[in-house]
Amino acid sequence: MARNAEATRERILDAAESLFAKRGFDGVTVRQIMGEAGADVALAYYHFKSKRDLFDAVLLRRVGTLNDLRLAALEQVEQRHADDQPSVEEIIAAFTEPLLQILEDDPDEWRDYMALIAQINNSPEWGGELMTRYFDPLVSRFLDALRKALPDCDEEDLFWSYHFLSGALTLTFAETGRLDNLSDGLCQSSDMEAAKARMARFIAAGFLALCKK
Amino acid sequence: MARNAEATRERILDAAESLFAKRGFDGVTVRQIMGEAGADVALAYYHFKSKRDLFDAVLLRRVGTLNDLRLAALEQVEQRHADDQPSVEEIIAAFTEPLLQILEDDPDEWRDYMALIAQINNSPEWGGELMTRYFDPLVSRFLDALRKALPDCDEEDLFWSYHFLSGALTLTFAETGRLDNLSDGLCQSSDMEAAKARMARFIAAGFLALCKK
DNA sequence: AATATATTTCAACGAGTGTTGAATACAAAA
DNA sequence: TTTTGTATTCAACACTCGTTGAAATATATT
Repeated sequence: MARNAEATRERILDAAESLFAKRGFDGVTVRQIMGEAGADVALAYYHFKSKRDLFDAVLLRRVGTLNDLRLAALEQVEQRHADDQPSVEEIIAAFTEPLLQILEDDPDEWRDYMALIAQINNSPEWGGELMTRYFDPLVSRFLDALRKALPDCDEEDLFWSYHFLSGALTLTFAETGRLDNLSDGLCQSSDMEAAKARMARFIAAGFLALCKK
Repeated sequence: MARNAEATRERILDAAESLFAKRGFDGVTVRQIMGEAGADVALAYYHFKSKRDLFDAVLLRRVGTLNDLRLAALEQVEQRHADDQPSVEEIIAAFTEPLLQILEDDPDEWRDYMALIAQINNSPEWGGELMTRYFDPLVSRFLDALRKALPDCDEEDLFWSYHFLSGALTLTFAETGRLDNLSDGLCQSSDMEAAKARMARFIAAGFLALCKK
């Protein structure tokens, strides 16, 4: 078995991730992907079996890493508060900061993937199904933690609060440059350090305003 | 001049809006649009001059209405507080609730357009440019109002807070059904009354947590 | 070295893409 | 009623799409 087959698969996935992130599933051609990957078109169908399956493979490749990081962060928070209750902000931070951190530490590796997730989350075609499939168990785990931190919280308030969190977080991943334009250069959409310094505080305050009894 | 030309234009715009909202610019064919509009393909190029220009026309058709509604809401808040300072929550509500309200009142007319905006806002390809072009003046006007309500607020905190607001609001417009899945039917992504009852409170608390000195 | 298997290349398939020019139907102006 | 200019239809253009079968090459096994 040719051992650089794995390397080829990765090159295809890299190229596909980059292009899908920039132009979406339908905005990209298999030929463009394979052009950027430096491989023959037919190889896309040999390693993955269709354009759609390649798209799914792009999503699957990194989702485990993200979920593991966030779960570890949550468990660390819970361990640190074995006796008392962790604050809402700490729980939110465990949900958001691993992603912002990995994006800050290794943007070249993660930027495209995050931008792709942002687009999917806001797509009527895929948002409901794909986000549910890939992130639901983790999200439910966090909602459980939040329920403990917010006793007597109304369930609908909790779900809508999560929805607002999800929107704020994914737009941050999209890195559209909108913030650069709006602030005339003062802020950068790509400045994950700035996002990290603010997001958990902002979102936690929202949760408390809606869910605190 | 055949006077139903205007009606044809509108039918094309309606069909284009609906399909672009569901599958994005590249996921839709001019032939599909004209099929749903019940008109010949060539008419798309007669009334609009390219697929891209049709897309822009779809966006332009309704943006004025939205901006007018929101500006009127803000002016009403400011008029109501001619002497004292309006609260942050009232300003945020003037930004968000006209859109949620129109979506609640006339979903068939507005749902697709809002979903389209949601996708554009999170698209690296178009988010930066198009959102800036269509919404910047209005957003700047709201940021001015918020600066008055939040004296000594750090500028970067203000822009990032707006960014989080924008993400939460547009994901709500996307109506992906994600919330339905996550909550096992308890909440509906399409329930704008529920969103309206919560969003301003949630977001205002976030602004205060970041920007209040 | 010979065989078997996994990977890569090449060339093409039918269908569909955005777009256009010329011909036709139509309403208003003369 | 004829003319005029707008609105609509029809048929096609050159090109690109996702996908595939068969041939060629590289690697692993015997």
